[in-house]
Amino acid sequence: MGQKGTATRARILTATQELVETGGYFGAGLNRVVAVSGAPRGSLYFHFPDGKDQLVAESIRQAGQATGAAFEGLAESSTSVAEFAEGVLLHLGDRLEESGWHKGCPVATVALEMAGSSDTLQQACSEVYTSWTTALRAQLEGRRDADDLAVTILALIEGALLLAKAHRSREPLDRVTRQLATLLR
Amino acid sequence: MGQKGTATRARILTATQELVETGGYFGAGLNRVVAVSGAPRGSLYFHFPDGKDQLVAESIRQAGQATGAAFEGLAESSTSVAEFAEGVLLHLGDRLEESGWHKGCPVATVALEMAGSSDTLQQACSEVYTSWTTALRAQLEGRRDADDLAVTILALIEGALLLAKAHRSREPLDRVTRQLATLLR
DNA sequence: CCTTCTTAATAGATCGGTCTACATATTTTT
DNA sequence: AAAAATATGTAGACCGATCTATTAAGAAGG
Repeated sequence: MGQKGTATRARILTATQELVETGGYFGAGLNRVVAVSGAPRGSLYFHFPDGKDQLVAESIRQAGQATGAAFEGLAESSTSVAEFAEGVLLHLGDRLEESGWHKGCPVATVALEMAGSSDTLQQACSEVYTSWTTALRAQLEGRRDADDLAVTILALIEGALLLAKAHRSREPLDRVTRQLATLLR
Repeated sequence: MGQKGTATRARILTATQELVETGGYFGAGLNRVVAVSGAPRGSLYFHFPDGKDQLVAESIRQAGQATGAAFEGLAESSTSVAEFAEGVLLHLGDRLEESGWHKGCPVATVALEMAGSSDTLQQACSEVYTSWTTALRAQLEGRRDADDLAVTILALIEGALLLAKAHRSREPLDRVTRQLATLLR
């Protein structure tokens, strides 16, 4: 793959990621992807021959990896799991509010929309969530209920993010943050 | 409104609710609504003159009320908040699995899809979540952190349901159920 | 040269929404 | 009580826009 090809592919993926993040699977219409990325229509099917599902699946995986890396960084600068989780909620809250209540979890919307109907996308979503859970679990090493706790914290974050978007308010995030201490007591 | 009119209106709403529950806003295409409900296309805009947003908003409110009522019943037969929350998770898990991992929260998908772009739907989702939170809060009377806790429990349920759908597995629900005891210690 | 990649026209389906004609109740008038 | 007038609801063809996907031809770059 030449340099130009690689570049267009990346641009398409980034544009898709952006659109999926704010509008889910159906918010990322291919016309819009083409418009935002500046790539021509045909290139889309040259780089992603399996069509939209492949495109969205890859963009989700990429977003998952990026988010995972960001959390990794946050984890290193935290002295406890509670501090880390609070940092995550703070960061996600900032992002959500600054984007005008558009950008929540890059995976959740697609998961709810498509997990029931597309195996490709269900698998992609599942994998991203698993990787996040694993990363979280690693920080809970030594606790008896580490596995349960990791899933619970992730559920809490996802749920809080959903409620915040629904209410267009940080309140749910703040309330959940306060309760985190109890959970991790 | 005559009897027949009321009946068709109800059929349309039920069909929409069904479709929204499994496929979100975009899963409930008007063609499909018409097909499932058996109502003719014209009746749709007779009963819901403001179009799809009105239709979906009403169907969400109806689903919210129905779910709220179901939880009310579950609450009466529970001796503690923990027992109630566990019952809710169990019930939702059954529903999700029995529907082939289709029917999760009837509000969440639309909230994530549309809260950022449609005021009508954002408001409807927000109201349903508020009503559920209020109901939950009522069961926590006497606790210092009742407000925070009510939101946290709802977030936990919504998050667990999302993860369960993404993984097509009850595991997240089970893990969260186990951790609920800690949270409500 | 020849693979890699771009370009734009286009197909065919489906989308939400509108329209007019028609049927069925309900009320009003005589 | 019969007939006429009005309101209520049904029925489905139809509109332009948008959707994902395909195609054939040409440009760029190794």
